[in-house]
Amino acid sequence: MAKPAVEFHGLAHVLPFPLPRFQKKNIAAMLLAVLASPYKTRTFSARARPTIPTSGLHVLDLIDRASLEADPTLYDKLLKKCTHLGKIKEGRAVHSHILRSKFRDDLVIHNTILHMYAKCGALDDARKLFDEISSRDVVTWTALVAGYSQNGRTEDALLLFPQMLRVGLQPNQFTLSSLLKASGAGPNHRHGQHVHAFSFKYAYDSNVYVGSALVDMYARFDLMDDAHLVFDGLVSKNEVSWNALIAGHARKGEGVHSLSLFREMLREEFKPTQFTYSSVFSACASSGSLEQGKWVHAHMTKSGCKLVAFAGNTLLDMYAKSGSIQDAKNVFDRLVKRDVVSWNSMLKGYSQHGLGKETLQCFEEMLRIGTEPNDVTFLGVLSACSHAGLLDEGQYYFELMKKKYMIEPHVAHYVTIVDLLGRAGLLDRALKFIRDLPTEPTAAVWKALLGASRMHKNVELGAYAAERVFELDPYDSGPHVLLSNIYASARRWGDVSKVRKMMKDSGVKKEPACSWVEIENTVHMFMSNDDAHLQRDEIHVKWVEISGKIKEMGYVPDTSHVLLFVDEHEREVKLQYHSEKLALAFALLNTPPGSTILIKKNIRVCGDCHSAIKFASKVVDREIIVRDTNRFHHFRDGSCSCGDYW
DNA sequence: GTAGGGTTAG
Repeated sequence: MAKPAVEFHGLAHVLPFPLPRFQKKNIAAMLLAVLASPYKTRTFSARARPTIPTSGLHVLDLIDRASLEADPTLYDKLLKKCTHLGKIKEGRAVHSHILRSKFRDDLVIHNTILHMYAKCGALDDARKLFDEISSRDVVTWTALVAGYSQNGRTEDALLLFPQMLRVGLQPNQFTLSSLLKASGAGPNHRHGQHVHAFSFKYAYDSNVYVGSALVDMYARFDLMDDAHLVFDGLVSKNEVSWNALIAGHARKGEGVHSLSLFREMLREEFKPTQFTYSSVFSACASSGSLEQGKWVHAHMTKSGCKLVAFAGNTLLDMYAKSGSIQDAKNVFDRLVKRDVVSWNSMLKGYSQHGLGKETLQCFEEMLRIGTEPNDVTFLGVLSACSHAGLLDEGQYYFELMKKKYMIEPHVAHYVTIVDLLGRAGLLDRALKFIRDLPTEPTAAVWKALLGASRMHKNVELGAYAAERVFELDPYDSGPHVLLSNIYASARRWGDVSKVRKMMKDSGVKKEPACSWVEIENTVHMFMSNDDAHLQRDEIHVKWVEISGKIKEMGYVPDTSHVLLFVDEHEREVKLQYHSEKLALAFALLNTPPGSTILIKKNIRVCGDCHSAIKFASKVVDREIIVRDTNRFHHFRDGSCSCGDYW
């Protein structure tokens, strides 16, 4: 049966076509249909033809011109649309329309407007509206708390809680989870515990949102026992609860723990999300569990999860950190959509592998495609120039960053420039650059100069830079060791002893050097002069064998890398048991011939080991990759990708 | 009408 239709005259004179016949009560439905289409430029078809281009605001305009009244459902839809699309200007227009309507005092509508402002990051508008609302309810307060919390205004969010309690309002599960998110970003866990107490009091601690936020909050303060306690007590868990816990362990670099939780999550038939994969990949990256990471990658592919930037960036980074720049590139190429972090991660990967040319090509491609670089982008680009000895390019990009992209450099950028000039041997220019800095140089800046002085054997400048570092950061063992290295290279043993005495007097301990290799899912760690390993005898025999072969090829132990004042023979013995050599011998014993060996180190590879491994790569005919604290060395056929420049 | 989990850099 055909519905009775009435001519709607109100719209007839404003529409550029003969008006279709609407049921009067269907006007709102028609307008909503308009709104349901993408916000602008789509056409609305009434009875198929003719069509008019329209938008949400156009609808309000039509309503005004037809002297109609919009209803709350329409306002609600419009505000949601603005919130979703982040259209703050349009949102303000809807707001002022509402103020002219008879719903100007409707609390629910006002809460929706407040939410719109808060979600779009227009926190001043949100606050202003909040202050104007006379009868605020818990939703009003919660919308503002959430706005502050989601936009990183932790203090403002937390400050609202006692005020809200003072006016006699009780927080609900929405308020509490927002407060917990803010607490997790706070200075300590006290706020979080306080909110936890309220959650318990009002019996919201078993709510899955509040519970997951509690797990996350405790995990962020490294209170993993509490996080597990809350997690285990959750009556109903979901993916988010699992992710909060897995991410907590991942942030601590506890790869094994993250992975076992991931497996448990699968056993309990929860579906991993992009969040889960992202955390697990980063956990694998920091613990060096490449094989495990590959397994998780395969799992993700098999489960039909698309490779988007969200988890893909972390996966890319995992491969780059694990030494496989090719796998990283494959992930990058297959990303469905790349964001600035994808590009930055790829740039950093190239840069750390010493692939200066590839870094710059990648950067140019990024600009060509129209991705706006940020400060992190330039850190990658500049450090690539520094590692590859691209002096002119580095200076060019530093200027480009400031002039064209208006990015204010921060200390990390200054450090790379000092590094760039210093490595290139322009120590005076590096010093002048530091003196001309607009801000006070930090310890890191002087450390870069110290490193360059070590590289170019400039004892005086090295000593000067070291003094500056000691003033700013007296307890870092690295600079002390670097300085004594400088003195040792110059065979100034008296000064070496002075540095050592200084370290002893001020209680600065040298970080014990260690190296590790992953073999068949197990990470094996070696300390220098390590004799605790089960295969120690075989390892030593292996190294003596290699050592003999490489000496025949011309390797001469460089004993200036030993800091002790002992005789030559003993110095050579000490060198033999540097952790990377032990790790290499172990890897050679336990991996198939021809396979690539990846060794990781907690400090920079020493000059002697670098030289020894170069020769060794030829003798054993293997690719050997060593990752130290800031870059990768790819040793193959007697040479290293860093070109002895690191 | 209001809510919780991820990544590069340092």
